[in-house]
Order: sequence, then C-alpha cells, then structure tokens
Amino acid sequence: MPEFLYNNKLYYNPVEFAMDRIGGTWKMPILWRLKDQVMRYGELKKDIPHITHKMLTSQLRELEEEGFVKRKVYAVVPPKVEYSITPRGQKAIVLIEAIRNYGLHLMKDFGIDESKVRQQKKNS
Amino acid sequence: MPEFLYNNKLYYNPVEFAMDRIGGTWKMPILWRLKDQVMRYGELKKDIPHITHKMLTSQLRELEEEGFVKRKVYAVVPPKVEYSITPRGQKAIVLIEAIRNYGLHLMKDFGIDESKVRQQKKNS
DNA sequence: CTGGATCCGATTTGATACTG
DNA sequence: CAGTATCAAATCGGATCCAG
Repeated sequence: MPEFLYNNKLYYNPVEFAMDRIGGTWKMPILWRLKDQVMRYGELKKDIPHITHKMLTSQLRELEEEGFVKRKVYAVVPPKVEYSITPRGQKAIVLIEAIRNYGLHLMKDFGIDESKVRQQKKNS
Repeated sequence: MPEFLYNNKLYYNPVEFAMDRIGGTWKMPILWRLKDQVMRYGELKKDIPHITHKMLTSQLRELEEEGFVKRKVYAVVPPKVEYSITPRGQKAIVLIEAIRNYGLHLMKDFGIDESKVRQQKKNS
C-alpha cells in the first residue's frame, strides 16, 4: 500500500485518509443532517444528541476547511449562521449510507434488536 | 436516530457502531490483508508498515473477540499462530472496498497524485 | 446566537522490558 | 515467535468562561 503526506500527517492508505476527513464520532452525523437541508448552528446543536458545543464547532470548522460544508454568515444581531452541504459533501453521503447499512446489518448480526433500542433510550 | 448500549458503551447511530468494530487506524488494514489468505503474526507485522507490536496484538485481540478474525495456535516451539478471516470479517471486506474507493476518489479530489506517492515514501 | 480559548481529566498509543 | 506488562507521551473531549 502506498503512503503519503497530507497536512504534515502521514497516511498509510486511502481508507485512513477518508476516515480522517469524515470519520470520528460526529462528522458523519453532521453531514447526514445537512444532506438535504440548510441548518443553523443552534438547529444542529439541538438535533444531534449529546454533542457538546466544543465538538460541534470544531467539527464544523474542519468540515468547512476541507470543503464538505459551506458556512454562511448573516450580518445581523444576534448572529445567524447557516450551514449547508457542498458537492464534495454530497459525495460523502453515498458512502455514509453504505456504512450505515453495514452498521445496521452488523447490529442484527450482534443481536442488537432495533425494537429494544427506543426503550434503552429512556435510560440514557 | 436511535441510540443503544453495547458492552456498556452508548452508541448514537449504526455508523458509530460499525466504526467502533472495524474503525481506527489498523483494523481495516489487518482485515484487508487477511481477506484472501491466512497469515502468521510475524507476517502481518512485516506487511503492515509502522504498526507497533502493541497495536497489532491489541487490534487482533479485539477483532478476534468480536468474531472478525479467527486465531489458531499450534502447539509447537517456537510458537506458531495463524490468523484468518471469518464470514463476519468477509462481509466487512465489501464495505472496506467501498471506503477504499471513496478514499481514492477523495485523494484525487484533494489533488493528491498517486504517482507522487511512491516518491514521498522515501522521505518517511 | 455563535464561537473562541483555557483548563484538566480520560483515553490512546509508543517505547521498552520481560516471558514461555 | 508470539505475547504480556508497565510507564510516559500525546491526543481527545468535556466543562467552563469570555466575547461580539
């Protein structure tokens, strides 16, 4: 497998490169929500359970810097900022769907019953 | 999105669950090498650049515990241990290929030229 | 409302030494 | 040859405070 540098970091293969762009706990959930709608910061914050202010801002910054989402600032008070997905981000959506389907299959394989999921939600 | 517990850890969606099983820096490279061959510990170690002894053993342990690879120990001196992929692991290979193809596409999109890759290898 | 900065604990990982 | 244990460094993430 080839290896290469990007932003002073050494990557060993294309999988690692891809996961560094859209992996981690929060980037896919963020992209997923933007796939067919524009959302404000506060909307994303409310819609993604458990994400902290720090993580949402930092992950949005990275996704923006690498061209997966677009940030539009309105010069109003109080501030209004809208996030939307870019063509590059849209291409990621296709993969995210594949990973999601695999994850659902894996959950079944591990005996995780979706019908029990909502019950456990109450305990969290 | 549903959320659920597995091994006392809270997951927010199927993507996160999948990535916790086969994500991280090393699990996919390991599975990838085992996709069509049985390999000994030392062979994997030699074949995966930069992986440390500790990471290879710990990641193999986890993959084994979760049923993605099978570990076969021969009662000989010196020790001989063979790792092979399981049906569950084979299913992951399909996804890994999808992620890999996406990664290659993304590298082009970011202007990372594969022809330059081998040159940079010398500098690592 | 959005977002940057800081502190600090938790988790992850690398290096090293040791074992059968 | 394969694997375990330990310690230290690095990274990550949460809580909190301040700002336009």
